[in-house]
Amino acid sequence: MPTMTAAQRRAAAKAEYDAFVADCPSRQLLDRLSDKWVTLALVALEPGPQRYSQLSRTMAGVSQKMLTQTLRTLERDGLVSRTVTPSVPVTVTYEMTDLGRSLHRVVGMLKVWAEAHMDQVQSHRLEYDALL
Amino acid sequence: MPTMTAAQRRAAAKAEYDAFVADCPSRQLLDRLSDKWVTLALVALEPGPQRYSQLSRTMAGVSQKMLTQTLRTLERDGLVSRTVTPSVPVTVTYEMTDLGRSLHRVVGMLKVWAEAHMDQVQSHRLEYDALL
DNA sequence: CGGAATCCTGCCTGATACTG
DNA sequence: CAGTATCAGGCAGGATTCCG
Repeated sequence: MPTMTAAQRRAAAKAEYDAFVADCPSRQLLDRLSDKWVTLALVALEPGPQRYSQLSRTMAGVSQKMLTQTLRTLERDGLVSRTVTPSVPVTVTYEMTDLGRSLHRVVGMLKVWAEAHMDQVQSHRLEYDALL
Repeated sequence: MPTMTAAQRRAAAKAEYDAFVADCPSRQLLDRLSDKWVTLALVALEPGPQRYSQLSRTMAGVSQKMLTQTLRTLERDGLVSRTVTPSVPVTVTYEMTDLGRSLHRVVGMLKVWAEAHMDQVQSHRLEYDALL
C-alpha cells in the first residue's frame, strides 16, 4: 500500500464510519426519530386524519418546507399515509399507518413524561442558574 | 392604536408566539428532548457512570462542542449529574440522576422500537423509492 | 390548497490551539 | 484529562415567491 494523502485518509475514515453506521440501523433510525418535527407531527396526527393546512396550524412555528419534508420522510418510512383527493382545489390528507401508530405509543409517552416532569426540570434549572 | 409597520407587526407576532410557547411547557421540553444527542447521551449513560472521554468514544461522531453542550443542558435540567474528582489529572464522571433514569425508560423504548421495526421501515423505503 | 424552487442566514461540525 | 476558544466550511432550516 502506498502512502495515503490527507484527503485519502479522510475519505477512508469517512467510508469506515459510514459502513459502521450502516451496520448499526438502530443508531440511524434513532437519529431520524429524535427529531422535533417528527415527534411533533406524530403527536399532531394522533386525533386522526388531517389536512396539510390543518397540520401547519397545529404545529405552530413549523415552516412549510420542514412540514413537507417531515411528512415526506414519514411517508417514505411507512409511518404516515398521504391521500390526494382530486377536487378543486385539491385536498390532501395525512394519516398515521399502523406502523406510525405503534411508534406514536412511544412518542406519546415522551409527551406525557415532559408534561409530568416539567416542574422538576424547571426547579433544577433555577437551582443551576443560581450558582453562576 | 396607530398603524403598525411591518417590522412592528413581526415583532408583535414574535412576542405572541414566544408567550404562547412559554405557556406550553410540554412543547418546549418536547423540543428539547427530541434531540439526537440528548437521546444518544441518555442511551450511552445507561450502563452506568462514565467519564467524558469514554462518552466521546461511545457516542461516535459527536464533536467535543456538542458533547459538552449536551451534557451541560442535561445537567442544568437535572437529568445528569457531573462529579469532579480533583486528582492529577482531573477526573470527571457523568451519571444519570433519578429523573434522568425515568426519562431513559421512555427513550430506551424508542431505541427498542427502532431496532424492532427497522426492517419494516427499510422495506417501505424500497417500495417508496421504486415508484420514482 | 398544497406544495416546489429559490435565496439566505444561522448553527453544527471539524480542526486546531491553548488552559488547569 | 477535561474542557474552552476560535475559525473555516457545509448544510439544516426560515422566509419568500411562484405554480398546478
